[in-house]
Amino acid sequence: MLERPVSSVSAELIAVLAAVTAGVPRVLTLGGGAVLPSGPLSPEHRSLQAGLRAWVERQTHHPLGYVEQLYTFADNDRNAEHGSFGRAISISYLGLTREQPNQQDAAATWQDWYQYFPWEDRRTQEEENQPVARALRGWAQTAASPAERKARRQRSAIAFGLEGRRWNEEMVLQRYELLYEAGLVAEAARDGIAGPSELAGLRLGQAMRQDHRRILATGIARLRAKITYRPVVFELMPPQFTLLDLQRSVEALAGRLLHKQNFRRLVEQQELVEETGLMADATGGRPAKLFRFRADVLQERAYAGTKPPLGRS
Amino acid sequence: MLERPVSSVSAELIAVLAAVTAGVPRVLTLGGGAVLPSGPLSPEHRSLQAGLRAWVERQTHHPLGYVEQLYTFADNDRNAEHGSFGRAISISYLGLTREQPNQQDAAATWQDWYQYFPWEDRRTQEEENQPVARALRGWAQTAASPAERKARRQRSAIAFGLEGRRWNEEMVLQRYELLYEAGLVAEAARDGIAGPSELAGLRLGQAMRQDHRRILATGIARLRAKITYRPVVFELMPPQFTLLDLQRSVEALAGRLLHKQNFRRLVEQQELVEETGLMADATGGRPAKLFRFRADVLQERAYAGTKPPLGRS
DNA sequence: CAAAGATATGCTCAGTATGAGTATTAGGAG
DNA sequence: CTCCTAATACTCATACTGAGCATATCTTTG
Repeated sequence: MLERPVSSVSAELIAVLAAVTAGVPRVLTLGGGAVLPSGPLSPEHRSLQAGLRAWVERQTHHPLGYVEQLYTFADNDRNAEHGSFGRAISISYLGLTREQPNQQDAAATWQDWYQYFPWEDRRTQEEENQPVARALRGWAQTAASPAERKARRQRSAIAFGLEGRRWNEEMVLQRYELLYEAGLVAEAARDGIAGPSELAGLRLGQAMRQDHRRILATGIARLRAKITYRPVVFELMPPQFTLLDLQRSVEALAGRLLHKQNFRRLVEQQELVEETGLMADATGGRPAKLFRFRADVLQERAYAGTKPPLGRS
Repeated sequence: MLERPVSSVSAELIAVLAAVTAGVPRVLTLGGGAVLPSGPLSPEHRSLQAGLRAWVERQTHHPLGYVEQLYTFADNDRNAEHGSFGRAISISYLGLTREQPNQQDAAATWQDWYQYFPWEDRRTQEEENQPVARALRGWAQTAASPAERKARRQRSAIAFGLEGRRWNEEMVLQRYELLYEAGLVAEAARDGIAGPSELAGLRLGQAMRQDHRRILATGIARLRAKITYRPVVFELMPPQFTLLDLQRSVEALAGRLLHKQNFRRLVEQQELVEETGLMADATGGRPAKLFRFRADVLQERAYAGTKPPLGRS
């Protein structure tokens, strides 16, 4: 148990750093939007998180606030860029911040994350995405056996809310994986996975290098799940905001619109925010009160970890 | 970005393998209960999961069913057993199974997991755990500043549901971390963290080597969270069972008792199970119907990943 | 200045989930 | 036949959710 051979691997830290600016959810990238900030774990890093912070701050000059671990990948067929010295492990993190005005580093750019996942933004049209649905049907048709055809149709329907099912906004990763498997995203072609020939030209969303788009999908999925049961939005908000600002940010993350009155009821009954006494300079209608997050609640909830932030009082 | 020095580390795979037998939640261990199954990731493993399966099956001869990744740790001060060759990374997984009758390997033993976390089992007494509460108060008293005293009291209260707060069964990791910090578990003493001197003899629960107990706490916390929003219990159940069997298993995991009538209402309205037509051989009262899980629902929910398993229909 | 347009904010209502309790049924043990 | 135990069936109050109506307070426009 204790004495055993140790084979060495290389470990890489990858950050999905998210912000919401003017109702647009954005992710910090390098290489013109092709890769996420990342770098190898090295001995001088005191911890995984410390290493991540060092890399992000070095590569992007952007400070890191709230951070949580996402997932650890070993490279697989999709991503065989390692040499013969061994295997590469990627430890990914999700970070939440606000965009800083003083972006000194032009190499680091914020990108609307829906440019990578256009099918994930249903704020403008709620209905089912026709091109994607059609492409998935085409993929299902090309299956070898009837059983496999049925399985593909069912998976498509569950993931994309087709055939009368509800759209589940947290299934970001499943949807991306399905499109990859169906050969409908550029990474699939790159990795030698062909889609249905009649759809060979289809390249849904903007591609990223290696499997960074998959990691981004994992981050979005985690964030969407988390905002429903933990007050994490506040990491993304300025010190003061109107309730509509807050709602727009949540909607941007969730990719769908919310009922305004119910949203404010929810926020207020949870006692997450308090009035600042100031009003927003009106942008069109009745001026809105400015709110801030209540420090004490945040502190407790930050520590409480998982449980009852929404839900019973 | 692409050309960079790679420092190598060693990567270890660790399994928290859980089962519930006769209302007792158990974890598969080696070394007489002192360590979790684990082994280094090696080049022949096709993936992290494949490596984990290989190690567990080699060390324990127990097949692995459902598996999900838990967390990745880099070793820190707590656990400085690595040599000078570099850093060690531990990638932990949670697995769910049923205990196999044919245990060929005596080195692998199933342990009641509450022997490591006695304070987590509140099925017999709901009230607050007096010795622990007293010890934590003692720890809070020894803080240097009044502010720190208050912070310690508050954290204790939140984590352990003291001072009229609700017990949150998902905060397993926070509770363990708090006891560690307070010097109330053996690992703390081993790592040179002293608790309040008047409680120097207190060693809550059975210790494990390295930080395996912390990993176990992470696994229990994840499982407790998961059963509330995903039907994962079925991985732990035999093919047929009564509703009370099912309830006892959930209670075992959650560490608290549930209202029987409401539990069956919940299970039935979710349409998770169906009658087999058979009856259990009564053990005391009216005989109970035997149920099985519905295959179709399980298949869909398995794929659905996170979302609406309990909750609205 | 009055009306129109745009939000903010307040309130109602039905459907449903949840926690807790009462009542009835069907076996075994004595 | 009666008691004991557990299974199963209902009831009820409360809380949360989704949806919509109504009113208030600004700005813009004629």
